[in-house]
Amino acid sequence: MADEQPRGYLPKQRRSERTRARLVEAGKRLFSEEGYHRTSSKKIAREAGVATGSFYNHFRDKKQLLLELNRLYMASIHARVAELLAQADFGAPASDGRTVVREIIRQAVALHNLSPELHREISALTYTDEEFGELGRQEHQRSVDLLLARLQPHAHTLRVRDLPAAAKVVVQAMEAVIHSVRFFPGGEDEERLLDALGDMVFRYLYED
Amino acid sequence: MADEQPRGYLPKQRRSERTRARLVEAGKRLFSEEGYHRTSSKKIAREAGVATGSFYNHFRDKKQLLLELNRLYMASIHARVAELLAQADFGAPASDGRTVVREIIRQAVALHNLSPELHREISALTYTDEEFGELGRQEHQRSVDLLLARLQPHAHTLRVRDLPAAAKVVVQAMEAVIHSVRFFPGGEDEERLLDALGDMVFRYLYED
Amino acid sequence: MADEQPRGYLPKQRRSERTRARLVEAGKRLFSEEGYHRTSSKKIAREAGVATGSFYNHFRDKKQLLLELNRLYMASIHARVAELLAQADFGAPASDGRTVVREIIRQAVALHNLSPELHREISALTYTDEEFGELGRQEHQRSVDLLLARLQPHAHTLRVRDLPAAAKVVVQAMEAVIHSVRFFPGGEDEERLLDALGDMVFRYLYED
Amino acid sequence: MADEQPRGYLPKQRRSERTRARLVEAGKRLFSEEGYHRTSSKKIAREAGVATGSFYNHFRDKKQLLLELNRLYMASIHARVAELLAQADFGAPASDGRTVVREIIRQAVALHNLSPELHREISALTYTDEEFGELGRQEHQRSVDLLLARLQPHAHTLRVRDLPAAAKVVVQAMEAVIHSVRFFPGGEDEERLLDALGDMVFRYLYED
DNA sequence: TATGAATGAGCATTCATTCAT
DNA sequence: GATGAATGAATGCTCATTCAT
Repeated sequence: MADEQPRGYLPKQRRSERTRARLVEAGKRLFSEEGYHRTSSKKIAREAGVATGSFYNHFRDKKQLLLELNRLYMASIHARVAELLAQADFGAPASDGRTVVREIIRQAVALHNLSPELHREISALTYTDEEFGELGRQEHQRSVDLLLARLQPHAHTLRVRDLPAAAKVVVQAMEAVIHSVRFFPGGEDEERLLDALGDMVFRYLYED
Repeated sequence: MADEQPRGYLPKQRRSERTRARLVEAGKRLFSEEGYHRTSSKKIAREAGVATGSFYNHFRDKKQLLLELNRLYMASIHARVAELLAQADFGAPASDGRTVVREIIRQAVALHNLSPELHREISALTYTDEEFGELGRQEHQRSVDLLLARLQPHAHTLRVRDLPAAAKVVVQAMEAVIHSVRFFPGGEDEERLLDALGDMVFRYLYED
Repeated sequence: MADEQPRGYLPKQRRSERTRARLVEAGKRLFSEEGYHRTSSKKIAREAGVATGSFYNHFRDKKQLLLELNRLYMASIHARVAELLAQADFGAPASDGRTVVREIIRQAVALHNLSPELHREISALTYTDEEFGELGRQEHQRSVDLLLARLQPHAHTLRVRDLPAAAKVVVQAMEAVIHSVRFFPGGEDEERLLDALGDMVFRYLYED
Repeated sequence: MADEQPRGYLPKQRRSERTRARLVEAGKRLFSEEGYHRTSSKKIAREAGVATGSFYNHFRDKKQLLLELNRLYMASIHARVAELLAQADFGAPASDGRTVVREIIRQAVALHNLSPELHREISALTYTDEEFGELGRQEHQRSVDLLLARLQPHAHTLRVRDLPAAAKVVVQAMEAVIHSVRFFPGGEDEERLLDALGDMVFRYLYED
């Protein structure tokens, strides 16, 4: 109530940002732990320590918050994917191709540890929600494009003819296997599956 | 249809079966068109032309109906998968391996046309619902086992060392690519993607 | 289906009675264990191993079954109450009055063990249901009348002037204390409460 | 009522309180008139003139509202019971003991007029609901303790040996008789029953 | 922007009862 | 009498969203 203190200053500006950040944080926690459909906006607000109404000051609805989370999540993923591919040397002699592929897989697995539970929820919505579906496709395409851009220059040393299709298939195979390793662990040994994946991709791309 | 049995017997049975069948049919339609979460048991009953309560005479809840649908769906899928793999000749000369692989893929694509929208909903629940998750894993494992059983006898002509892991990875890659071709069509040409998939799997399994 | 056996005989006649008996038995069990409001007629039929519809062949509704149970329960109670009071000698010298009273209380406690949980449910309905309320009043009055009839001949040796009112008050006090001892055990020692009750009643009825 | 505080502050508070008060009022009316089991939260909300959801903003469920009502009801009862016993002089000469007892009974009867129908519903739940059962026991114990505390100092002038047991039995007898007089009126004359009760209690506690 | 009570349509589910066989 | 599927109104409760302050 007293405004005479200097502290009255910053808050006025920052308060909004802080509220938003808290909502994002709370949403991430709840969506991950309870799932999208079992999390209400009221719960999120409570978890964030703000009023219910504040939620709607910052997000049109529950879905917008998850889209925001997805955006943040994907931003960090893609930064690392790009970096990852930048380092890979697809033009190295075939004998090194295997190493490159294995390294990419290893890193891709690491990426999925950022927020696996949230990823799981978003994956589900990819199937049932038009908007998330479209987003998923775009993101997938981005990965494919990145890979393609890196493979392209070495097209002549690679074994595949239809490079765009190959890139897509490779990305899909990788995503699928990594997904299963992440979410349904404990079947075949993780190591063995990733080895098999590496072999498959390597043999597909490179002469033997 | 047979009327030779004492009356008052069959009809009772029949009416119940008919109600159940109608509910199953209505559920399939609504889950496919509106999605699981947007379909209420009341709607299903109305669509089936029966009373709300009748729904609960036949299914404990909404989820049980979807599990039933999944069961029916999967039964038909697996019958065809088994048949499909039974016909494939994995011991044929390598030159024919490509044909075998392409044929399997072609048929697998056909399978996904049985009820793609329903499949989509079930896939989503695989991520968020414990029970569907477990079910999905089992079904996946069944496909893997079927493939493995077919590959096993020809282990020496195949190129892979860890056959179980290979089978799993191959099934996952196939499912992923076919999925994408089904649900998000129109990117690369479908034909090109399936060709790429075929190449990848073929080169992985067979000597070149 | 085969009618040639002698067994076709009895059942025809007895089946109805047996169904009814089973329903009564199942109702008793469920009302006692789950409570009246949480027990549905469907459950009772299932527990009895008969069809839902059979319930309504024998009882107009759920309430009628409980009334029937109450009737059976009360019949057995009252038979014993009458017997009990018949044995008591209220004309004995005052020094023996105490013994008489204690004996009555002891027996009354025993009565409540017939089916305490069912009794509990019926007691509750006594408050909320018009019909059970009226029934409860009648039953209470019967106890009062029985006691009164036994006290009456010895009115001159008793200390009370308004014998009908005294009988009612005594019955009520006894019921209340016994009730509490039955349903909410473990406060004061049961023995001590019943002693106190005995003292109170004795001093009230007899000269000291 | 005071308007000197910043606006936008109090009203929010006030409106909520008013809604809650209305729900409490409506609940009291409906539980009393229709009974607990025949009253739905929807009905209560409608009667209170608020939305269904508002009910659940204020009470977890129907039962919590009745517990709240019970709390309010009991608070007023116990305040008066305490006051009542405080005034009684149990150490007065025996000749006055009768007057004291009669006065207590007279007042206790008055207490039951606060909301007899609600009391009736709560009494019923005391038998069938664990939580209300426990509550009832506590409240009963409080009455017993109050009486005991008042009797204790005069233990030597009283006739009973086991004072705690006596207090409990006396409270139970009083509650039972008053109950019957309240809820099932019209048997013996009310006056005669209360006289009898008074005699019984007096003779039990005091030398003659 | 923040607040949080209010809203009311909607949902899953139950249940007493009916009725055709 | 017996059967058990069918009925549909009713219940307890949730939730996305609004809005007055």
